[in-house]
Amino acid sequence: MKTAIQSAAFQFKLDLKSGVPAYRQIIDQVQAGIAAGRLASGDQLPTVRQMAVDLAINPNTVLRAYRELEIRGVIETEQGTGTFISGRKPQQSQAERERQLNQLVGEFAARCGSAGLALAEVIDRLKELAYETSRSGKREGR
Amino acid sequence: MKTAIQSAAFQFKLDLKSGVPAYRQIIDQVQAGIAAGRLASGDQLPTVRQMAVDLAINPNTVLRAYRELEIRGVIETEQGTGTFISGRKPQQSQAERERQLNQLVGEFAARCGSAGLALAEVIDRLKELAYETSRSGKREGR
Amino acid sequence: MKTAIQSAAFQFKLDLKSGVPAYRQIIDQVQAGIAAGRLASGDQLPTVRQMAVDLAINPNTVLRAYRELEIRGVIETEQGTGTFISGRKPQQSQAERERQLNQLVGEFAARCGSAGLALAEVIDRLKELAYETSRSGKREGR
Amino acid sequence: MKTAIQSAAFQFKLDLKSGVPAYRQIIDQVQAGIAAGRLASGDQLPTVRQMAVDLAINPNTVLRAYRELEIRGVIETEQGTGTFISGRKPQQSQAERERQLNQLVGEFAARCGSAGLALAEVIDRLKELAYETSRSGKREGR
DNA sequence: GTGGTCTAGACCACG
DNA sequence: GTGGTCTAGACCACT
Repeated sequence: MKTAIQSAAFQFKLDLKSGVPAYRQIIDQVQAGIAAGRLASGDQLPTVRQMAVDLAINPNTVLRAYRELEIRGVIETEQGTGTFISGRKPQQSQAERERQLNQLVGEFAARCGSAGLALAEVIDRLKELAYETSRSGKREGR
Repeated sequence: MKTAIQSAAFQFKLDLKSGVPAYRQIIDQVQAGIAAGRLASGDQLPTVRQMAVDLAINPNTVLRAYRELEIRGVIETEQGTGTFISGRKPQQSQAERERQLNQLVGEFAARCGSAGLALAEVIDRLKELAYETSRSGKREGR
Repeated sequence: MKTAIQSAAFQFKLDLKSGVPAYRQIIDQVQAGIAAGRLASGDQLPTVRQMAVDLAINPNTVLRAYRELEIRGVIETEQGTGTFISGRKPQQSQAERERQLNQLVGEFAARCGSAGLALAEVIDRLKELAYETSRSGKREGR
Repeated sequence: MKTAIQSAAFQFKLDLKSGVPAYRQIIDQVQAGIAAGRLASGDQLPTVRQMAVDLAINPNTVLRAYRELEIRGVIETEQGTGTFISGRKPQQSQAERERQLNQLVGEFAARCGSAGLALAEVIDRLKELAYETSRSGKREGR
């Protein structure tokens, strides 16, 4: 038996004026949700049609985002059932992880700097992203 | 006192995989540079051809960015001389700034997610960085 | 200066009655071409529009195949220029390679058997695939 | 001499990622089994429910395959008893066989390509396999 | 009802 | 001219 949509707490939003393709914004938000812990292995994503309605875009655009996430192994799709966060955890060496973290953070800080954004405000925004809805209910294992 | 070519210190960078059009990234960086005080009235921008070489893109793309900036009154072009930051304070709109912040943060969070990094640890690392930077007390040239 | 289409020797074909999606047949044929050595790093693929005309399908279908190949790192796409076989060579350990070869071949043989196909005829077909056009001109390095 | 349930030895397998619809794969395997002599007139096929469980698919999908086979006269269904290979020799058409060969070989070549294996070495390995098999001189039960 | 494939066609970004 | 994004809508495969 399936329970109601657990990911109801997760809200997708589009900024159509940003120049960033809609499908890419969806991909980013799913991956950001995973990083923030708001989406975890087994969680169901909104159906293609539902998200299309929510975001007022064409279902094909949602489909495309989901397909790309599936190719990358981020989500899994079950015909006629729905779309779920995949169980895969890459699990790399601690050293490698550390290296990657520094690489990402360093590059990001540089970019913020060149955009005239203070790290302080950027960190605040990230915190919001991370903790905003982190206390929402989750589906276990699957 | 400012010299004519001081903006040589200003480095443009593109992320071609971000989904943000190249011309848009150039516009953003010019405006951010002005907002941050790294570009001021009268500073010369790289020539179209130079920037095209630097960024490994087509000169037409640079041209388009410059044209749009000129329309907005941010820069001024002098035939046979070069392109310069205009006298007007363009005052990058708050909305524009907000857009850019969300864009940067969202994309960054997505990368963290796909790298299997939790936002929590990333934020910690950023805080360290911010603290270190603030203790050194000034911005280094770049 | 670009020379004529080097991959002219490579012929794509679709079997629309097979039940296998067109986009997947394209993907398969590109990958098979690489395995057969008929497509090598740097070779240009037909343009999206050209292949669409050749195969009498919609350009979007070709686009989709190319996009998926790009996500997988098999090809690289240059805006306004064309689509090329990527330079990446996975390069794994010899032991791993051997294991994988046996795995693939074993599974394939089993499937042929259960389809009532003799290995002899299957091998013949594979040889045709492999040597058919292997003496066609190639573009160097890129 | 044939017993009623001898087809228990016949194993069906699905490749859900191949893009070939599940029902089609079942049809193909039944017809191939007949062509190969592993399924003969009067042999009983697994019940719809049993096959659905074995292949982890929906019973409706099996049903659809059986229905189509029955329409073609390949099998016969007896209410309350089971499903059996019909008396008629369906004679899988040459075209049909050709299609399946191309399908299998093409897909296999694609996998080899994406695994970075050259067809040449794969063919060698297959030849070895074929030789070994032919020396043992008979097909082992399976 | 859920996801998957495909088409036809508009408009954008880039060379 | 090249590839890229998106829409609207038809039809298929599967639960």
